[in-house]
Amino acid sequence: MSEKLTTRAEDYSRWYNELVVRADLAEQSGVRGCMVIKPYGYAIWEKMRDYLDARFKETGHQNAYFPIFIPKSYFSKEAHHVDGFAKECAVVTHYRLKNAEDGSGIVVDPDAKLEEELIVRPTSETIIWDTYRRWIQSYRDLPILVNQWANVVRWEMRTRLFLRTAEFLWQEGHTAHATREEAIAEAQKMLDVYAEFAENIMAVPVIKGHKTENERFAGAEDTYCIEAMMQDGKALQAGTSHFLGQNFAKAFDVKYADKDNNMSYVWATSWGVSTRLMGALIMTHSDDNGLVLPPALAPIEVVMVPIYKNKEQYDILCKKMSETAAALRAEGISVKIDDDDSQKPGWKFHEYELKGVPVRLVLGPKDLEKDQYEVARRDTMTKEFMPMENIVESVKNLLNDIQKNLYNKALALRTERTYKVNTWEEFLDVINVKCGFALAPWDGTTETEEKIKELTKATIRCIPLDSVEEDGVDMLTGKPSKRRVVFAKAY
RNA sequence: CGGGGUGUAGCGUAGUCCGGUCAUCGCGCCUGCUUUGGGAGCAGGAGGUCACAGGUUCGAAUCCUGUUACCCCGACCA
Repeated sequence: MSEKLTTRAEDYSRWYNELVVRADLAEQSGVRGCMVIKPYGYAIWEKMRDYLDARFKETGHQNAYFPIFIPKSYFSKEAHHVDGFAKECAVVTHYRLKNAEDGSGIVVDPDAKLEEELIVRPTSETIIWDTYRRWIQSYRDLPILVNQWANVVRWEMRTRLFLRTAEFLWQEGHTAHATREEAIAEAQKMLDVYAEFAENIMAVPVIKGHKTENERFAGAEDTYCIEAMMQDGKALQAGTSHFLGQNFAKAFDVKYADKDNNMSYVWATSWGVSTRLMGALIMTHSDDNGLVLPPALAPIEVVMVPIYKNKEQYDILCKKMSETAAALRAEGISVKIDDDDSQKPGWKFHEYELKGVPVRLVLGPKDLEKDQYEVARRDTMTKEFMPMENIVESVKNLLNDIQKNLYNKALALRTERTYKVNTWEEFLDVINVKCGFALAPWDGTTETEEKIKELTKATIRCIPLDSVEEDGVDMLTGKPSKRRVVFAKAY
């Protein structure tokens, strides 16, 4: 435990992996590509989930739950959808095991083959739209605004804790609407919910935009996304919201009768964020000393550590800290008093820094004499003394300040590493040398996009919603460009 | 899924080429005492199917085959 983390400068991806494990967030399981999310990591995910769930409900959605298994036939009804997901599906083919005849153990019973294979959901559009067909007859049944919290499975070639695992946790919203306009408005609204969550709660600045046709969700007419920049300058797609048009309604024959008794296909959206947000959180704020958590998501916002020479002091300090802790908790702040006698203060300081606890209050005999706490903040690694008298106000202000500071720091990094480029040379410099986002003109064709990806591994992260029309020329083809788009290497 | 690397106690490791008292060391863990303002010290102690499964051999951590997991590089992706 006394070993230091690999630093970001030494090896960014190794730093990430070590940090996830050492901070007790998650670890590798015995199952290929699947992780165990440990209690401390899960506590952060729960906080994310609780915030988002509340926002979904405020925006009129209800939770429901659909099966983990999808009959193969459902899955193939929407052509683009099956193309997009076929290569990464886990499939259930049998329903029984038996003892091997040669005594070598348990084997799949060949007699127990399913009539129709079941896909372990990689996403639930098909099973949900098959259900919606039965739920929707009239315009009075619309809109349907449903979300589910679930696990999904995508058989990825190469996995990384939180960023890309074969099984992951997420939420998927699936809504049905009478009109195109309403569905588009819904997709945009949920994108806003995601963006506000990312920025205000995670303290992660994001760019809202459209995906290009090429990067669009399989089966969508338009995909909106939020893109964040990690500390190494690479992009991470943090959430997506899809306008699905009538594709799934047509595939599953979901129609409604309007007021004049005309039958029309229903309009759809779907939107989701996953445990990948944990990866975004870690890679945005953490440093070489360990995790750095924004107070809004920290399972422990304040840790209190006593420093003492004997039992008598220990008792006095613990009593004092309990009073302060109670006052802080009354303000809704989560506090842990680490009164464990088996570890020394120095050990505890390192431990809570590794775990990203935003604020540490230290109380020793000297502080008690002066009626003060030593207050350390994780984001800047600085310490100061604060009078005990108004410690609750001071800590509240400090937590707010840390939350803002983390956002501002991340925004400053993104601003610093985002470059407007016009020529191919400038572009290569940004992508390969400076490692950042390139705001570049693009001729709007998939061919050019693919060519650039092939040459540089950079992809179009999004066409920002706030991009302005600007005549330019594509840096690769010289063809006319209408607006700048965001290029970057991505996770 | 292709190429390369790795797997020895909870973690990190030595030993693998050249088979034979080699299972080494550090951290952690347990007990006791002393400690406690930035990862404590001393003393004693516990802990291993050498990734897994076969094979070669009088004998395998070491050689051979297969499998599995992780890491790096590609292709795929939230």
